[in-house]
Amino acid sequence: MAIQESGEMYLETILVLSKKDAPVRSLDVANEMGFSKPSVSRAMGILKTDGYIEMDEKSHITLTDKGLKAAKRIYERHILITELLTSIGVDKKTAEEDACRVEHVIS
Amino acid sequence: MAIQESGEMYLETILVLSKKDAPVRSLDVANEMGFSKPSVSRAMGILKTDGYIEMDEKSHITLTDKGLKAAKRIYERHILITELLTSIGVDKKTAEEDACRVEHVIS
DNA sequence: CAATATAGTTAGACTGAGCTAACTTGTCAA
DNA sequence: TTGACAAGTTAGCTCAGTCTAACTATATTG
Repeated sequence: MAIQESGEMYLETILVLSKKDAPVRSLDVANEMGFSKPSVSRAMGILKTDGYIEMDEKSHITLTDKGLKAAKRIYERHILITELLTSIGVDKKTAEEDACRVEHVIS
Repeated sequence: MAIQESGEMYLETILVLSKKDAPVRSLDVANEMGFSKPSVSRAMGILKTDGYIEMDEKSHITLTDKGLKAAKRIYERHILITELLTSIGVDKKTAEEDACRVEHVIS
């Protein structure tokens, strides 16, 4: 199953959270994204099945090579798009928000 | 009900088709967008209920003021994004395709 | 006039992605 | 040790937007 837009979003969030050095849990992802625990739980199940993440016995989430690669790809687009938008005069906050959505649909 | 992304796409397609002077029918929209007849039929029902389009006794589709306004807004974005993308070196075909998707998620 | 082709609609199914409610499990503190 | 809280999961719901199959209605044409 190819990765969906929502899957990319989860991976990117995990990447961002994992930079903050504390272990990443489902609940952290839920808080960050504003989704319910079950939604994240289900999404993690899919990402795990598809080999994008792993979870240890404490339910701490880590990206696999595959997952990291996908997450970085999206994250770099995010940066790129934000820069592009601010460069044409879009304010920082809006650029940030738009980038979140645009990053998934660009070739 | 606020207009959805798919609704915007239908309106834009109707606008484009209506420039070709023949009356616009559901089937034309279906062909243009690559969707099935029932999908378009359902979508037209929603757009009609929400006051974006009208259909005469021959099922010919016309945009209302409200629909025209929405369609133009999206269409202008489309042009803008295509130009922006080509200006940074994206090839015409890709820019066209990306614009279709980006136009709906930009503020 | 009847048969066929074209256009549209209705009914019903499926998928992705969210939700709430309720259950399980594990940890810690009184 | 037991009770309570925190985290995660399971079950089942909803909604948007697609699909196919089958029906209806209209128009053409032999």
